[in-house]
Amino acid sequence: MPYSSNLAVQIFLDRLGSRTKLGSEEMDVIRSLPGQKITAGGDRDLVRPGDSVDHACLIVDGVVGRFGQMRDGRRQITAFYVAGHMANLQSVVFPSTGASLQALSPVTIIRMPHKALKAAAAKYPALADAFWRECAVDACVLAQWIVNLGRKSAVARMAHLLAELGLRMEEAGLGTSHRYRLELTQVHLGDALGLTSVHVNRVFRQLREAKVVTVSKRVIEICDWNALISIGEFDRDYLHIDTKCWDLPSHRREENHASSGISMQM
Amino acid sequence: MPYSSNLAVQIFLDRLGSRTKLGSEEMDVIRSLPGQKITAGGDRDLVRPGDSVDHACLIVDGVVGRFGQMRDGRRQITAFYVAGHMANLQSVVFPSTGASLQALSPVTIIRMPHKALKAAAAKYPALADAFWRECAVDACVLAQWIVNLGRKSAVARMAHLLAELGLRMEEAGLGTSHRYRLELTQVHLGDALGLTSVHVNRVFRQLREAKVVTVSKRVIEICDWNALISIGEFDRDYLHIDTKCWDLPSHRREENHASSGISMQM
DNA sequence: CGGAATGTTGATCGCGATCAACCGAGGTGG
DNA sequence: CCACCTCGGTTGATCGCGATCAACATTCCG
Repeated sequence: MPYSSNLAVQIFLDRLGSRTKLGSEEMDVIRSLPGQKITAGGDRDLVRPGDSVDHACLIVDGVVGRFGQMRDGRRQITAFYVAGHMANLQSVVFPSTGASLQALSPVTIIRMPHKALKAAAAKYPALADAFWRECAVDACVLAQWIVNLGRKSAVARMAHLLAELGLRMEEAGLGTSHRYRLELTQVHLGDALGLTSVHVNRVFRQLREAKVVTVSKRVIEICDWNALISIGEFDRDYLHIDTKCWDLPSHRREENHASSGISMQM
Repeated sequence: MPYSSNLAVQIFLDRLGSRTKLGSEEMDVIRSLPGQKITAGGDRDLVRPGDSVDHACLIVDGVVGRFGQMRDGRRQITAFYVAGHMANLQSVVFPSTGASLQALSPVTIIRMPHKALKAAAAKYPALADAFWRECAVDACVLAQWIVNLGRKSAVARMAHLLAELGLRMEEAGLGTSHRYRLELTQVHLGDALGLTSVHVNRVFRQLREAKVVTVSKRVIEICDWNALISIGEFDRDYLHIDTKCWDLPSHRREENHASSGISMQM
């Protein structure tokens, strides 16, 4: 497999390994997973709503969005995926997941057969754990998105998104959290933030005038990170970057519960 | 374990078994999982933000909410759990998940140690599959919630929620999808819908005047189900009730992709 | 060079927030 | 038993954020 693909696999492996203790044998299994490399132009469907798939998509380059769609054609992006992310790992256990995927910029992806991923998970329990855990992190991000959409103003949502994307781009080796190139239009951002593209534009203006963020030619530059995370009420914990899931001390809280009006019986 | 607990475990088992092929041995393992029964009053924290837990919560009775919280104290409910749901199954692989859980009505739950669930998953791959799949369904619901919050009007959101809760209550054996008792206040509903309780009230009025739904003393009665799902753009597929995940024909779509501008290479 | 996609700005509108008052049911204590 | 209080629900008046409509600028690309 060519260099860029190896890199994407390595980032994916790093993500898995940062949370789950993997042996060198297990890492080799991931590295030698079979896959078919595919390129697609922007705004091209990768998985259509209702499709049943037999492969998961590892992003090598570009941005992929997970969509929900309304009758009238309006869309809501529910997740962004960049290099090193497995966009629909959950499809391994759920081929008919309603989610649809679309390339938001020209993308390169590797389609990895469920069969191979399942076999890997079956043979190595640590990998099964890692995959499950990866899906759990995805769910955490979705839950945070719900909080943003339900309770935050337009600027706060934007600030939160820019901070999140910064950390993810950095993780993917595509810049730093303070400065990265984002191959998305304002329409795309609006679809993610639940806003119109017009308002996205006005929010950018606000952030620019507050000297928090500057944007030019798709390059996001965050001038005042502290202001950004304050505006967006951003707390990076939910991304679980480098949250180790082994050798954790188990925090028992029975005493607390007992003292807070919860009664127990066997 | 007393009858009500057995019932909840059975509903949980049905949920697992409806999607994953389980042998009788595996079912017995689930049925004999250890657990500590707990009751708690309404508006009582079960898992506080930042807590690290060593058990998952199976709901026996009442309604539990998963929360996100803002600095100023405003909250967003990201998920509802009723009888037969494992509220934080993902905590088995992710003890420090940022999610917090709260009893929204007086509840009874069973706390099942991660240790036992992990052991079951390790010994029976079908159970590992089933657990992972359960989390994937949860994520589907979260994604749908994002679409609702991002793109739908207040009435549409409410209609969608009432339809979803109807199906879930029916699944839990707590009424029918058209008529069920919902132990939530309008404040709770507002926290879930991203609305104020005042507006929740007005939305109920709208739905009542349109002769779609009537509410009295916490009992929801849906007079016109078709109108409800039309208003809410509700499509039950995303709940994956009875979506079998075995013996599925694999739908290959290479031809489609090739004809839609996606190029492949090995 | 010409046309389409994307970004920018202004004017106006409407949904849902906010503030405020009041009602009714339960629960509690005198 | 009733006075009082609290919590949840109901309704009205007003406000403001972000949608919508419209026009134009700019960039990208064939």
